[in-house]
Amino acid sequence: MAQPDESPQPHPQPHPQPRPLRRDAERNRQRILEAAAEVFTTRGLEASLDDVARQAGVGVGTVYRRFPDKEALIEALFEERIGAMVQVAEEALAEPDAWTGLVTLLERAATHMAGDRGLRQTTMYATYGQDKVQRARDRMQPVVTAMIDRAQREGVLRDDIQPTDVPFIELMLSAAAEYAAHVRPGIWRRYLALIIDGLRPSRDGITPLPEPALVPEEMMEVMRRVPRDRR
Amino acid sequence: MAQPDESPQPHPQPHPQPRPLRRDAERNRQRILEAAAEVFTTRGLEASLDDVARQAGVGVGTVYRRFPDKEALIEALFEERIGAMVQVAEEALAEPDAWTGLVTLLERAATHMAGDRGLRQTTMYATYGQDKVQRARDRMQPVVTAMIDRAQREGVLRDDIQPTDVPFIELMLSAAAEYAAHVRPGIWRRYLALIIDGLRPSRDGITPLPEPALVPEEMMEVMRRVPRDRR
DNA sequence: GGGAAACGGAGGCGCAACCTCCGCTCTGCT
DNA sequence: AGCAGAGCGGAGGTTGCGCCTCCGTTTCCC
Repeated sequence: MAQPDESPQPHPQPHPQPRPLRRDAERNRQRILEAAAEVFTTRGLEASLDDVARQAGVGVGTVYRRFPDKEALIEALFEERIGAMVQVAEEALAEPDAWTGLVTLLERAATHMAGDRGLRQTTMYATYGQDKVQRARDRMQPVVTAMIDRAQREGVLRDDIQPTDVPFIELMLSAAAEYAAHVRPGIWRRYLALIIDGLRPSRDGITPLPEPALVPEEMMEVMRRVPRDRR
Repeated sequence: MAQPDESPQPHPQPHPQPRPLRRDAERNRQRILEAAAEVFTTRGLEASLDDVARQAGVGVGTVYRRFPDKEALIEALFEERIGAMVQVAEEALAEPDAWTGLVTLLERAATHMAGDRGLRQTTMYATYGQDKVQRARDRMQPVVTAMIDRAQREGVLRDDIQPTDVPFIELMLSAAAEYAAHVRPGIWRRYLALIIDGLRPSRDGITPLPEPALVPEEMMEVMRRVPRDRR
C-alpha cells in the first residue's frame, strides 16, 4: 500500500492552513500590525482602519485583504496582551508574601492598562473579541480571588475587599491615566499608592465600606454594556 | 424738557432684554430644558439635539429657535449646576471640623458628578462653555486649597495631598460610577470610602506617594484637551 | 379676524468610517 | 527572461449621523 495521502493537506481542516504569503505581503502584514499597535494603543479602538493604513504606509485595500474586518485585526493584536494580563496575575500569586503579591498585581496590571487605551477598551467593555476576552476573564477571576483570600487570611488586607474591586480599581486608575496622558502619563501611580493605603486592614478611624462590592454576575452585566461608540 | 427716554430700554444693553415669549413658546422652552436635562444627564453631551427635541415632544426647529446652537443650550443647562459645585465647596469650608469638611466636599461633589454624565463632561473637559466653567474653577480652586491646608495644619490629612488631587479623585469616582451606572449607580461610594481611608495622615505602613501631584498649570493643560468626541 | 409669533419636521450639508473594486505592480516559478 | 497571478493602492460607493435651515401651517393674542 502506498501512502494514500502525503500532500500537505491530509484532511480538510477547520483552519485550512493558509499558504505562506508572498514576501512583500508578509512584510506588509507586519507593518500593519505594528501600525495598528501604535494607533490603537494611543488613540483607542475608535481609530479608523484608514488611520492604521496611513500609519503603516499601505493602502486601505491591503489592510482589508489581510484582515477581513476591524474586529479581526483587533483580536489579532490584543489576544497576546490580554494573555499577558492573566500572566501578571499568576505571577503575583506565586509571590510568597501575600501583601507584596497583591500590590504587585495592582501595580503591574495598571502598568499595562495605563499606557494602552485599546487594551483598556478591550478588557473593560465587550465591544470586540468577546470570546477571547471572556476566556481571559475566566482564567483571571480565580487567581484574583485566591490572592485576596490569602491576603485576608494573613490579615494584611482589609476584610471587606472583594474580587470585583480589582477591576474597579484598575478602571479608576486607567481613567486618571487617560485623563492626564498627554501631561503626566504616570500620575496613576500616585493614586494607586493612595488606594493601596486604603486597602490596609482595619484600624482606628477606618470607614467601613458603605456599599457592597458587585457580585461577579453584576460584573458580567456591567462589562456587557457598550460604552458609547463602536458596535 | 420731556424726559427724552423712558422707554423700557434706556440704553442699548449688552443683553437687550428679550421681550417675553408667547405662552406656548415659553411652555416649549421649559419642555426643552427639561428634556435636555434628562438626555444630557443620562446619555452625555454627545446626545443630539434631535434626541432632545424628540424627548421634549417638539420639533428640532423649535429647539433651534430658542437656543442658537447646541452650546447655548448646554450652557443654559449646566451653568446652575456648576455653580452648585462651587457652593458645595464653600459650604464644606464653613464646616467647623476640617476632616468632616473635606469628606463632605468629596462626597457631595461626587454625588453631583456621579449621577450626571453631562456635568462630568462639562467640568472635566473644556468642550462647551469654556468661559463659565473656567470662572467656576477659578472660584473653586482657592476654596479647595484652603480646605486642604486647614486639614493638614490640624494634622488630620496626610501631608502630601495637594489641591489638584481633588479633581482626580472626582474623576476616578466618576469613572466607576459611569461604568456601573446601569447596574449599581452608587458603587462610587465604596471607592470613595477606600480613598478616604488612604487620605488619613501618615502612620505605619503608609506608602509615600510616589509621583508628585499635578501643579495647577498642568491641570489647566489637562482640562484643555478634548476627550474623543464633539468639537 | 388678522397679523405676528411660533411650530414641525423634511431635508440640505458636511463629515467620517467601513469596505469594494479595478487597473497597475511586483514576485517567484519555470 | 517571461509570465501567471498574487498583491497593491487609493478613489470612491455606501451608509449613517449630527447640526442646522427653511417654509408651509398652526397658534396666540390683541
